[in-house]
Amino acid sequence: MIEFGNIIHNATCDAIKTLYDADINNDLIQIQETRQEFEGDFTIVVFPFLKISKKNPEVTGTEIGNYLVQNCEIIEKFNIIKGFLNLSIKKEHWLNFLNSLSTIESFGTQPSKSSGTKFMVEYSSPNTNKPLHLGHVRNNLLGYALSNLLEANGHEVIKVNLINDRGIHICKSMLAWQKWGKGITPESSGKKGDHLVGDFYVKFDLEYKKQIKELTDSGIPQEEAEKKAPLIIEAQDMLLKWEALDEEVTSLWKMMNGWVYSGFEDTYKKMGVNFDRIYYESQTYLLGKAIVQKGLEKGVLYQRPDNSVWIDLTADGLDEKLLLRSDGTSVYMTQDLGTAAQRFDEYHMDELIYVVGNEQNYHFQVLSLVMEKLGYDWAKNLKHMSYGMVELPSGKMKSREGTVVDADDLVDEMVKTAHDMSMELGKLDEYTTEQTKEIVNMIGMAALKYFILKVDPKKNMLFDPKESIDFNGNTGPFIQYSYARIQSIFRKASELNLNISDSETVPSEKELKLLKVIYRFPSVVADAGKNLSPAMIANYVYELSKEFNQFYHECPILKEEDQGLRNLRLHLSEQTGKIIKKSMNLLGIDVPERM
RNA sequence: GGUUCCGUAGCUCAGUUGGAUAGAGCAACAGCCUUCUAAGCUGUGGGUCGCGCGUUCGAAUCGCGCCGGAAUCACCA
Repeated sequence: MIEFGNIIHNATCDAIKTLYDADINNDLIQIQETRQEFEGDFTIVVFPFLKISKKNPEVTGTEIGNYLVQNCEIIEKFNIIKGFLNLSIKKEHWLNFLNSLSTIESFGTQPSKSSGTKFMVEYSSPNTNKPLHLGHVRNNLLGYALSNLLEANGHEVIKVNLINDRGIHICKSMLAWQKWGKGITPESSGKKGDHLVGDFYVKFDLEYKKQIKELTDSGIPQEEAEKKAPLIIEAQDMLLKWEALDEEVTSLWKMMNGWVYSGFEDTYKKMGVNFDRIYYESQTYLLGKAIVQKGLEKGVLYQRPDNSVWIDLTADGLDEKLLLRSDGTSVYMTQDLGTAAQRFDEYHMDELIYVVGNEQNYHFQVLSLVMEKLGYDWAKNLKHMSYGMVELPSGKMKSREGTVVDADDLVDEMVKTAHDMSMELGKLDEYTTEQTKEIVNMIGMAALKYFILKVDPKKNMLFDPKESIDFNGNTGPFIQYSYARIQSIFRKASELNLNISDSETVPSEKELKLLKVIYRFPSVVADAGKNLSPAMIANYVYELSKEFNQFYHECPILKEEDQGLRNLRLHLSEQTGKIIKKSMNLLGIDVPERM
């Protein structure tokens, strides 16, 4: 791998040593790509050297520039504007770079598990009482893309899902089914299991609200009515039976959860995400109590007169936090303490990343602080990848108000729109229904995935269904289109019996512009991995695609008569295609060979 | 009230160890299909980077203080 940046960096060190007899701090040497409007390829900022050279920026720049031209093999010439030393790399070295790409099997990414670092990424983590919605979509896409990104940086990654399969919420669905839906199954109703169970959850809520209203109408205060409604009492009763392993409740629970799982499985498959291991809360919710016990013995935690257990975090600017209820049962935090400890014991990973919405920022802040106070040395390796809410033009999504966007509906609608759009443009005329289906599916999913992944995770984002379906501009389909065009060129080239070989023709400015974007790929992957930001990849691949489209319009490829130039352009297109595909795959997005 | 996060063009968003004249897309307007895929390309207009002060040769980026918005601070998960 040719790295101009490193070469220039080292040469600059030598220059300063020779010219000013000074050893320079590494981070004082700033090398960046030269901006479009100036001549040159890389730019050294000379301001930081002025204290050493004791000369003005122009003189200092000139001295360093002269040194580099004489002593650094790859540099052809330089110019100085203000305090910026712009260096031009000899064209033949750019050519070498391009030629080297075909022999590097994994340009931009690190070989699998080469870093020796192991990550566990927990994402998705749904409840089993209702289908997945738009918020889960952002979670799933981020979690999956993040895992790919870590792998591309050479880390080992274990993807896990913690399914919240127990609790009062699922009892509500179960109860509603018992009362108003006995006998109805996904098969009999033709409904996806998770949707069916979700319907009963909604039904419960509806009837529950009716009961509350009846009670408040008869003069009972709202708060009391919410607790005394017969339905909620029955649901709580059912939860107790579940915890007592009541046979009837357990088998109902197993059946209905089974429906939900097959529904989820379906949605995950459509979204193209997967897991290496699935945890069920019903099997982990008792974990953590032993840890709390130990914490009590150590004096890190304390017990109140009513027997509830707490930790005082006020010294760290947080509050007091409950870890065990007065009746001895555990809370969410307790479980998370237990599961984290269990996972580190079992997998010995270096980091555990939770992909969870930003409404739980406080929870994870507390989690790692508690772990630290309890003396676990891996506490600092618990990371929370926090993402913002997805808002709709009409406001926030609220399941109660029916303003949620269902994940399955959304996927179907994106694919349908892709289909309509493609037909209208006459893009699919020559394909079989099977091929059409496959292509249209890829396009619809790309539109959805890219729309969500291009936004910085930590920001709240606005999801406008209309705009998300737009396939022009900065969208997934546009990037796919660029790729499909490249493939089209190759099909034509092979019909013409044109083989791509190493290039010998010196690239002009137009080819160089594209080549420079390609050059950046490895550093983008590394930065994105460091910052846990799939969005950095998304924005890069858009830039590359856009650059290619301009190139495509400005530079004839197959029609170019000069054989060397034609080969160079083909070669460039080939590498561009590879990187687009690789980038999109990191995001979990497929690219079609034609569209 | 405490803590955390956000504020960049009419709208949606990039801009990451502080660097040159802050960039895209959408929307608007004007062009380009006998030419490798027009889901494309070119051009025009559009900005007090929330506000102020500070650090610096240099600030959208760092610090402090305001203003505006979001989340959270449960014996819920």
